[in-house]
Amino acid sequence: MDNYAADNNSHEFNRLVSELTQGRDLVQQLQLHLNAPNYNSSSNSSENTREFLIQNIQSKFDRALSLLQYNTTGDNSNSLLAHSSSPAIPIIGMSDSPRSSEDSDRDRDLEPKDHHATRKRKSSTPRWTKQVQIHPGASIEGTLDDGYSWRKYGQKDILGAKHPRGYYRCTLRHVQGCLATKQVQRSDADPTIFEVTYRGRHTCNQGGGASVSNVNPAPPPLPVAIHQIQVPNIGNHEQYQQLIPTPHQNSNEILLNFQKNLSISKDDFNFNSTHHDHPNNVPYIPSFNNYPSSSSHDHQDYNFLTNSSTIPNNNFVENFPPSFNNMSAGTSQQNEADYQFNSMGFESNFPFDYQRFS
DNA sequence: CGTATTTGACCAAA
DNA sequence: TTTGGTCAAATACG
Repeated sequence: MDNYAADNNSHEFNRLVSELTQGRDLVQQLQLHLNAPNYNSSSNSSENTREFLIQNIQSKFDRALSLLQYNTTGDNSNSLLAHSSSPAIPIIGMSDSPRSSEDSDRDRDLEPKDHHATRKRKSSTPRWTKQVQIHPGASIEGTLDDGYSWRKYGQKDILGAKHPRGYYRCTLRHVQGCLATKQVQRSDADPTIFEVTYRGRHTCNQGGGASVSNVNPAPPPLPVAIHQIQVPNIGNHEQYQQLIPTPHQNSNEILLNFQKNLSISKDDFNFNSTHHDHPNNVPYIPSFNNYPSSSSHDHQDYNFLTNSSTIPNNNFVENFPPSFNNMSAGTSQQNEADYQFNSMGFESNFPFDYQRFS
């Protein structure tokens, strides 16, 4: 038995090393691309290449993390993950059971009182929070639009909070079994801040469109400024929070972590100089920016964002306005197209589902 | 008419 | 028992 376990562990270890090695190689490739003279020229081909590389890097690390988490049998307190030197990056790992947490909710209906099998631990689902600040008169739809389509399934008054908390799930949950959810709660102290807590990652194909042909290369215009602020830790040990103030720094940090760990020269990744070129628009990072990729809906989304630049302010003081989340994907027709995306070479579950605003 | 939201009820974790 | 999270019927919406 022990021999088998040892073999199994070494096999896992080899896989881990393999994933990390491939990730390192991909980083080097990315480095070459970033050093290329036409880096700033934003040609579509090189941009796509970079996206491709980054997504593959993400995938490699995701699998590596998955392996680590698997081996620690869910005990994060002792795992390598818990001691990871990059707490800023939300750790998104596949739990050993693909349908471990919320999924049992539906089973409960089928098995009314048989609760012996439901030993779910909600806290095992990766969670991370970001704060989104809106500007008065700005579109909340646009502000809280993170590129995924969500469907509201509940709202709850929270003890000690002035504002109710909204519960959202991925619109493709029942179509593709995507278990990603998010909670949106308005801050007590600052009503212009919404705290968005994401739970679970998207396994749907919504967000993978960066390398897909029909993706709209232009992000929807953002009339508002958004900050991602580090949230004071509420004390939930299982909760990961995004510390990254901007998307660009987000990707930068990841790459810089790469360079630290892989001893790649720092100058190779120094593209900070482009950061100040966006006085009005939030920088757009295609590789992490997972927009809904269904072509037939994109323009609808963007029109929605641009047309409804304002909403009545008192409309969202207590209740979020109807459809302040983007609901463009809505129908199930999107699904067929998404399955086509699935056949592209990419994993359907992207490693870091950094929720992007658009 | 189909889909999304609302909202009270239900359930499980704390 | 309390509270947060989810379900699902009713309702709203386009």
